[in-house]
Amino acid sequence: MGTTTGAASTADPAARRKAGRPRGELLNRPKIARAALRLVGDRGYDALTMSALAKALGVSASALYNHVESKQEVLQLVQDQVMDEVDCSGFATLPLQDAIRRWAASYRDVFARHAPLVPVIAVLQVSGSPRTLRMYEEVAAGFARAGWETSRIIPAIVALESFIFGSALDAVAPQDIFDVGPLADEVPAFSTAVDSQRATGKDPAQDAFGYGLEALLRGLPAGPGSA
Amino acid sequence: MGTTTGAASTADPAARRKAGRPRGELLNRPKIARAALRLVGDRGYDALTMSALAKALGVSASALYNHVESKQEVLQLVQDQVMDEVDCSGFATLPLQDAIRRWAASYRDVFARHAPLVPVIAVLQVSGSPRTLRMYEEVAAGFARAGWETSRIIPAIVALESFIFGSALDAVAPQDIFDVGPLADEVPAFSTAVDSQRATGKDPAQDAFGYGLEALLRGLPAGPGSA
DNA sequence: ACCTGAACACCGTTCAAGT
DNA sequence: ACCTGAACACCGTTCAAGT
Repeated sequence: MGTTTGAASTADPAARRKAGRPRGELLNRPKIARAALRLVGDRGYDALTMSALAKALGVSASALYNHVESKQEVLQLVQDQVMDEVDCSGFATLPLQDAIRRWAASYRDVFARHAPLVPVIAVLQVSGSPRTLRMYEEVAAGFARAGWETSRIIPAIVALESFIFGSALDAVAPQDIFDVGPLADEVPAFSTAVDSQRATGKDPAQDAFGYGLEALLRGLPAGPGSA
Repeated sequence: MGTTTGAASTADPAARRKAGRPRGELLNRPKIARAALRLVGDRGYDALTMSALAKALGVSASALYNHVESKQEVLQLVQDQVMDEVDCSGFATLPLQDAIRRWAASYRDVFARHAPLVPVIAVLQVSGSPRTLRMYEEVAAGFARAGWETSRIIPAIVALESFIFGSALDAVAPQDIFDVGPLADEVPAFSTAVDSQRATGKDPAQDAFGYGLEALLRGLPAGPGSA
């Protein structure tokens, strides 16, 4: 008990701060970013409100607006940190196809845990997210080293990302999403297909992800020097 | 002026209804669904609030809760109607690959116009959405007729859908999403790739969608009888 | 410059009262 | 059964006042 090492360690609820500029800097964007990430990790995205975030930082909600313009900007700060969790290590060491497999699986898993960020990231300017930009650099450099035609690198990355984001949303869907219910007779081909996939015993989302990723790897034309 | 043919035609703002059960049925789920779709089409998803929807229907917001459990359920009603706009006509007439091309392009375009539904649909039980189920039936039947191994049909559809949903989000992103800004020097491979794609003159989202879709069509192993 | 606290303009949802 | 209207418990955001 007593003091903690967390972001809110300087907040003493017994001695409330008066209005006016404090002596020391209470808030900055990195602090807000870390507290938001921690809040989301501990209590989920529903719990990420401006007032809950302010409380975790030991300030009032309105104080946040001296450092960010909106809640959307807080989500962007969270997104950029989350991107750091994506495993890009393969691009420096593995053949391109294996590097993509490692990266894509990690990318999907990370955003399955952060599904509410998917619509955020899709609209995000890369220039405002340095870690995101660094990830793109590692991936693009891997493609370039493998000999890909330069103009096809971005379309390949965007196509893979679109598949990854969609798969991340799919991964958080309920298990029984394809249970047909009483209308089974009206959709015989679909029901048969669902039953047949189920008989394989594979998790549907995982099955589709692996299958689609291998298809993209086979189908995206590789440059001359690629594995 | 005077009477309209719209959903709210029975609402006369001059003669307010008293509380109590009305003589005629004012509300039902199809009416709510149609009014919500119209509202979204006219004024966008931000304008779809329970009170705006109620106003369009000439009732109070709380009246909606006699017919739907939550706003999430309203979004599901909208989703199921929107699914009807997806063009599945190819599966009855074209070779499978061409049918998939037509379907996928239409599916992406529809959900680019309804991007806020993408997170909704990803979590949706098909059993509650009859039109969605009908679409899946047409698609699955097309795969089956083309001779696909039955257990691979659902993974193929889910993989295509994941790609389509991700691409729909990508399609609504700002044009300059990949503008690198002042950090260009630190990400040379990425900057080069962005410039090179830009030099092709193709819209980046469209380019990636076409490229990825063709890759999936090439890479998803076709059954013996497929085109 | 950067904080507090009150206030604003909303949300989705619940519920007693009414017919 | 199904509506109204008031109320509840929130939101994100703004802004005057304070140091």
